Amino acid sequence: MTQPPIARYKQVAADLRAAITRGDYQPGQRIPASSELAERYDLTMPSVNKAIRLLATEGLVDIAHGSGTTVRERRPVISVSASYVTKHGDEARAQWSTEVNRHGMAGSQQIRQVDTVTPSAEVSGYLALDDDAHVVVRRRLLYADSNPVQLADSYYPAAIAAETELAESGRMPGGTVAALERLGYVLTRFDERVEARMPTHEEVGLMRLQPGTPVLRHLRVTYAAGDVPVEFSEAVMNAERHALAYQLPAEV
Amino acid sequence: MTQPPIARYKQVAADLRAAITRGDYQPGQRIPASSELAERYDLTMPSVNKAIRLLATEGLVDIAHGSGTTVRERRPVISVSASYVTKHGDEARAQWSTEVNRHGMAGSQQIRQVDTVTPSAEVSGYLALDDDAHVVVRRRLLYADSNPVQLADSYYPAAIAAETELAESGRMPGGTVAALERLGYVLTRFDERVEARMPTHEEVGLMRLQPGTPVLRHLRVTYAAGDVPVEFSEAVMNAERHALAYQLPAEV
DNA sequence: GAGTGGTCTAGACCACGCC
DNA sequence: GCGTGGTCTAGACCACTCA
Repeated sequence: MTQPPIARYKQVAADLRAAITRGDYQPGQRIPASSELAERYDLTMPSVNKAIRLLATEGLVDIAHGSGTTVRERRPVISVSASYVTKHGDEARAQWSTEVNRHGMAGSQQIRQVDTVTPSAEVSGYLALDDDAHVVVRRRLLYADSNPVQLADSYYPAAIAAETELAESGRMPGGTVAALERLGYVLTRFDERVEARMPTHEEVGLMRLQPGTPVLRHLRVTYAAGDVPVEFSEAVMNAERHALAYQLPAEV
Repeated sequence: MTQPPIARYKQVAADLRAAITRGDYQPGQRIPASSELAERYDLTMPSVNKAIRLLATEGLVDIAHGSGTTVRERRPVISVSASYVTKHGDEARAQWSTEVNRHGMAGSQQIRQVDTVTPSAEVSGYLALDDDAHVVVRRRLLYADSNPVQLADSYYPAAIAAETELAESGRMPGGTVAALERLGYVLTRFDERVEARMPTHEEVGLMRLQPGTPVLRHLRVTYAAGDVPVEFSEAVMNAERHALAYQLPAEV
């Protein structure tokens, strides 16, 4: 109730945050209208708005223009597992539809781009390419039940993928891992890296991300016999809909 | 330049975002003062402020009250690797100071709590405990060069850890993994899970997180011979300062 | 159409950081 | 002290949603 030390809209935000955390407002339930909150706290609407927007950027509420503001619901999480470590059958490989089916949803994908391009420095570095080398890029948008939830881009050295099915804009039976094996590459190891960040403006649009939703960024370099990098892939996922799972043996 | 269709402050945000992405304003560099932007775009300061706050929640800029607003710099990233998979010597285990040193920083930790408590349902579930079982919890705050960057909480079934060094509030020589082995447990596998989300208000305070900074959440269940869960750990990390690395053999 | 959130102004005053 | 961002009001008008 201090006046200047702490902004009043922050007090309102704190009150609402506590109420939500306490469970006074359940997920999916509406919080009071801004006009009502304005009256209750003796503030003007723009100030109350500020409080509510703050909670939205914290991922606590969803603001829907003409309808009200609701406590954000935890949507089903797709647990993507590094299954290629333990199993090896074709159907055990990390296939999008398989992963999504396991969670009772329908997986689908839209191939956004298949092209031969000059790689960025990052891609070039991960694939250990010469400066003048080109890559085949495959960009996909993955859906769970008609919701776009993941951007998956894969890169292959042109020396490996040009003129192969990897450079064609069709689906890959068995996934790209199978395609690489059909080309005679024996995969030996995967180097993975997981990061998180706020989405770019473009990613917000493509995956229809709400404010206050971060993305998981999953990078992977696939090596074939002789320690040759044959694929670099980057997946950017709606972090509210994804988790990554690893089963690691303690071993040796 | 359309008036009502797109909010003017969003236009300003878009302009600045493009300028930053283009590199017109370099990381660490100041963007024009709100007063100047207000004049340039013929808007009032509160509106310009809204644009700048939007960029802050996107993680693009840092707002410093009395000084200006600067383009956010990428801080050094601590790459935490699941090294226990491939190596096994004591010094190869995932030790905080070792990880941080590798990136040219000094690692330290503050032990926040060591206690025997009734576990949450989540912890109880991961450790496969009975309803009335207790756990020893160890809560730490990890620092990189005096910056608090990670919260690391570990839980052990009281049946395993009570009356042992794990229940004492001192440091563990060789880490808790070594402590478990000293207790006679042979570790067999790790189940890990990686998620990302916006930080709670408490986490913002403890790790001094800027607006627009998500956290990585890393969960791990450690199993000993007989598939007995002996440790559950939860690490919440400043996502701007961390990446998780995995080296996975293709195998079998 | 009633109700909800969104945007904006004009002007005021406050608070922080740095020189 | 100057310049920077922060907060707030009073009032206005707009835009979206749902009945």
